[in-house]
Amino acid sequence: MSKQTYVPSLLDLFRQFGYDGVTLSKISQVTGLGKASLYHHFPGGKDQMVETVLIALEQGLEQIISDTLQCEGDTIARLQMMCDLISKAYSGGQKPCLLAALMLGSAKDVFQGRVQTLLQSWIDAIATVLTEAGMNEELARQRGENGVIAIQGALILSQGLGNPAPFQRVIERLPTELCQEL
Amino acid sequence: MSKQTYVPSLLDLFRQFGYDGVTLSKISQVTGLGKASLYHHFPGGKDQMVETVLIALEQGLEQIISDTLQCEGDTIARLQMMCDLISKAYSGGQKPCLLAALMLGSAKDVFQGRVQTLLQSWIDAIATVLTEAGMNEELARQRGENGVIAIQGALILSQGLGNPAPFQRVIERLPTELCQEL
DNA sequence: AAACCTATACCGAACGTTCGGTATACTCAA
DNA sequence: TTGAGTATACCGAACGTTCGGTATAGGTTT
Repeated sequence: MSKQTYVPSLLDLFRQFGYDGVTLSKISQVTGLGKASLYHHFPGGKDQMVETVLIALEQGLEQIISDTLQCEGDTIARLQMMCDLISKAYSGGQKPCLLAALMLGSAKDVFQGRVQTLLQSWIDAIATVLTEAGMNEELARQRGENGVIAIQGALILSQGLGNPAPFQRVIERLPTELCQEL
Repeated sequence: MSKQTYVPSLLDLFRQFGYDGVTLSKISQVTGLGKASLYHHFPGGKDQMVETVLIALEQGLEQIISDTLQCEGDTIARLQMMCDLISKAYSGGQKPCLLAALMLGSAKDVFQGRVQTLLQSWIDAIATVLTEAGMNEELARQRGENGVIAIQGALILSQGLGNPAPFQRVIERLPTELCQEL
């Protein structure tokens, strides 16, 4: 089997347990591969596994951004497109964010750069949609941040309360909220 | 020294590394106590240390809520009071949230209940301020959620970008934003 | 076709290290 | 002199990682 086969399992593990919380034993259980076999596919060990997941996530986000920017429709519709895809990526708020998970623990310094880049391109994508709709650039940049903040915060709250409702509410309202005064 | 002496160090550790990322060696280094001494103060081990920190955090939040509700002034001023205290608790966005950290990893199931209660009382406090100002109860409840969401999301983003600016911007705007249409 | 070779995928067992936790003995103030 | 607090040494278990080796498949040589 290809290395990519195990990415979904690895993503689920790391986003739910964080870097330090994921053990090779858990990975072995989830993937059905022995520890030694894991090192056949990922000679770099745990770090390379996270790296692989992170690359896949990068591509996933690029796809979402591409779909959003190429979406034909008014600004609200384009942002709804993004929110729908994002919501699906987080299973409607039931699964935590890998980026947030990687900012905790021993992994922080190792992956901070990559996380930073990912967050920034996400912000920029939202801002681009808004500037294309005629919004002031500085305001659009802040709205981009607001969008990511709302989603990340809603994920935290939904996790903490054990209830996906706050996330879903935020996702629904986000497009119109971002477009206010436009 | 009293058990409480080590709470700030422990809080800093757990909020930055999460439950799984904190080892007894790190705790020993940070507190300057040997393992035996740690188990003298916390016979329950790591779990009891988190428990102690969580209790202190509970009291801290209660104090913030109490100060906010007893604050004399208009609604904006009361919410500003809360935001100032919250901002100080997070070192202006430079330190992560313990609650978010505890929702990851092996600790999730153990502390989920306590985290849920803490988040809910925080939400309720904001909602109370708004209802006392005459806001519809259901709207106030949602605004309470929005407040916590904004703060948590801003913390995540500031951590991810390695820049406290987003958090500070959110904290500044939050009081007026929560009061909109009131 | 038969024999051989290489590459890929996988595994059981073990490595050295570190984990959370404990038992024992010492220190020192009351 | 008693007892709270600490240091040292230690424990079994689990950690991430590596080693030696097997099974299978495809290509090459005879």
